[in-house]
Amino acid sequence: MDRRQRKTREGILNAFCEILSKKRYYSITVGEIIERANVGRATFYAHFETKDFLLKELCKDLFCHIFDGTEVGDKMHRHIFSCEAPTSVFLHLLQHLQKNDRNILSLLVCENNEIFIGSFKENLEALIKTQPWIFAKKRPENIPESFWVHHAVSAFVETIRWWLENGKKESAETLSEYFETII
Amino acid sequence: MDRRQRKTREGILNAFCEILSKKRYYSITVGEIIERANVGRATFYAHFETKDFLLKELCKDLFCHIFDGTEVGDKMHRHIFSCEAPTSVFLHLLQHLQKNDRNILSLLVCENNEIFIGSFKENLEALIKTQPWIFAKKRPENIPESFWVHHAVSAFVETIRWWLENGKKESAETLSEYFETII
DNA sequence: TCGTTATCGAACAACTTGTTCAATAAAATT
DNA sequence: AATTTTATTGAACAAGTTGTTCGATAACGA
Repeated sequence: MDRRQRKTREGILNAFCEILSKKRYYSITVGEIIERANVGRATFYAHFETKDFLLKELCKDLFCHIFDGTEVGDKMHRHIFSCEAPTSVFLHLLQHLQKNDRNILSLLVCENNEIFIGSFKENLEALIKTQPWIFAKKRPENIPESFWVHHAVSAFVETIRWWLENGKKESAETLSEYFETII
Repeated sequence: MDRRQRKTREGILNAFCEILSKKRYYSITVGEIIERANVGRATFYAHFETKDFLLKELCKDLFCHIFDGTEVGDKMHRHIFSCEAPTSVFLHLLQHLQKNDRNILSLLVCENNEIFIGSFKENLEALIKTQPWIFAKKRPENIPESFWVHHAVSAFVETIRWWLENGKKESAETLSEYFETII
């Protein structure tokens, strides 16, 4: 990929993130993005089909770092499990989200961001399906698998959302306990 | 209120509901609404400040029927409790939602409808706060009240959403059981 | 150095929003 | 029934947005 292309792409993504931390997704215009990124209008559309595609690309960038795995020997080694053994997956994921420089967490609380939340849920659901024991340990037998996955993922997202809406008063550990209690 | 006003208002709300059952909220334009409702552009804006306000009014109309109470003697008598004793509040609410003519349920599954979901949660949270025993019976002591309320409401909404996304295969009773199991 | 390719910027059509205003029709008042 | 009041209409409007086009320019890679 051309250096110019990389520069432009990064510039747009960064500008987008900065604006995203201050404004709701739906009120952001392409005009604002290209102004902050200092790129021409035609250039933006040469990189991203629409604003929605821009957000999708951003999600891909963000989550592939956290969720994606690398082939190690004969088995999949997911980054999410490559650190020290986590006491709980929730805590581990939350810490990853906190570490990230770009304001991921603010995206989660943003009222109407079905693209981001959809992407997050997709990744989390995929994770649960390949590593069923994470949340499924306590799954009751009388409810279907897909319902349980949906519930676990939703509860995860909503726990963080509650935390953000209430001013992030609790520590990640406390929040993790809450999550483990209700799940 | 003038009969003309009522007619116009109802016409707009109905047209809005019809379109809402076929398209995503954010892709609907005022032009479409007034065309289907057969009212002038100026008339629309005489009734509703913006499209968002229109949706808020719709939510008010929908939920006040289900959630609002009437003063009976010295105590509040909420419509939600005026029918035969419900086996579970979830089941009861779901049946109310199903009964409704306007496509309320499709609004719930619509990806990015924070106004509707916000309104729904608001009402449900208010209900839980005045009738804490509904969901709070099993609330663990180590988690805060507000977290529990948030969780219960979210689980409620997400249960219905899962159901809608999976083609409404389960009966309301079965779904209610699922909900009671996870909560 | 030279061909390739990305970016620029300006202009463009199509669409959306929310407002204005005079003309008209329907309601309320007397 | 006549008159006043009020709602609706339709058209036009400015301002903003989206996504496209195109020739000129600059940066890249070989």
